Amino acid sequence: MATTLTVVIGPTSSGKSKLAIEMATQSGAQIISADAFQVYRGLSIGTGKTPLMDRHDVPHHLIDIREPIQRYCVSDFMHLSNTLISTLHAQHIPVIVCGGTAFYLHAFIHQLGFESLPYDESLRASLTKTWSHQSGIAIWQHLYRLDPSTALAIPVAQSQKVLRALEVWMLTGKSMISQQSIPIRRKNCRVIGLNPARELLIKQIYHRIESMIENGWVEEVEVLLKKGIPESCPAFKAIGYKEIAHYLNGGMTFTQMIESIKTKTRQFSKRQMTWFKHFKDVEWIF
RNA sequence: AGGUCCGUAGCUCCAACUGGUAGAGCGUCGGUCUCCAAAACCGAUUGUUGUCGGUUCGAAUCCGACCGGGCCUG
Repeated sequence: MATTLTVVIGPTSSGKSKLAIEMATQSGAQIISADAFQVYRGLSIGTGKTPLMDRHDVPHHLIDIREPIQRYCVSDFMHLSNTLISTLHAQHIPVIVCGGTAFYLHAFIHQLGFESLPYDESLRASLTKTWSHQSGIAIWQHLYRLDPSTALAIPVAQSQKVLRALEVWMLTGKSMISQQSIPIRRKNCRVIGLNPARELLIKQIYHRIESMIENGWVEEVEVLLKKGIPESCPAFKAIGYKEIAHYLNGGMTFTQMIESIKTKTRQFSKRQMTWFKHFKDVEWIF
């Protein structure tokens, strides 16, 4: 049986999408995007979506499926991708998973399940509100009293994670750490990794950012802001969007904005590689 | 030309208790990650304190000259 599931990993600007499309064209596969920001409608240039015309011959999934103010998270990705894979495989269509969100890729390749770790938007909101004026230590101590084993595994400064653990505790009455699923490397899944030399990658990153600007990234942000989409929405956590908005408000110069985006992207690519290095059985292409 | 202020890590600094061989933020490098992850967080790194000389047991800190820069006057 031929490999019907392939995952393409690599840092931003390493050429994943291009490779995935080439492979898909040859094998008749369809592509599933493992990307936390390409899901948002209206954020196309800055999130590096393959232009629609280039996507024409190869069907792409999990792109443009959310509004910028909507949430999207790992479990959404896991559910949607697994469902899609069963559907496509039932039709004997090979699948290529390709994307830049390393956390999603990690969850996918290692088959993490999140069923035992429920979440509740309103509870999260109220927890965040309740604790917003408290010190990080106070929140952590609160968790420690309820669920010491999880608390000890989370740094005090990571209030985002401490709150999540608190949320799981309140929802399930059980320790979060004891319910986490054990990572098991997915079988029958070929993983191809792109890892250009750092110097070269940085050059590609800079080049890509500059062409994104040339292709109207600033205008894209202007449109979003005109629509009244708040900068605090989930989609604006994507690199560059806040910076461009800040530039449009006169908060920084054009040059400062570009520099800031370049730096953030460079740092991001570094963190992506930190994840990928730990993945087992990857066919690396340098 | 005269006067005046300034010159500290790759960058930015009204850090260094009015003399005891230097610090913070950013960057950089490395790392963490089980439902916000392009997020959030952690660790490490760097200096002949513009140059030369003087005073002093000891100077980034005081004195002098020079170099470089800002401002004022002409």
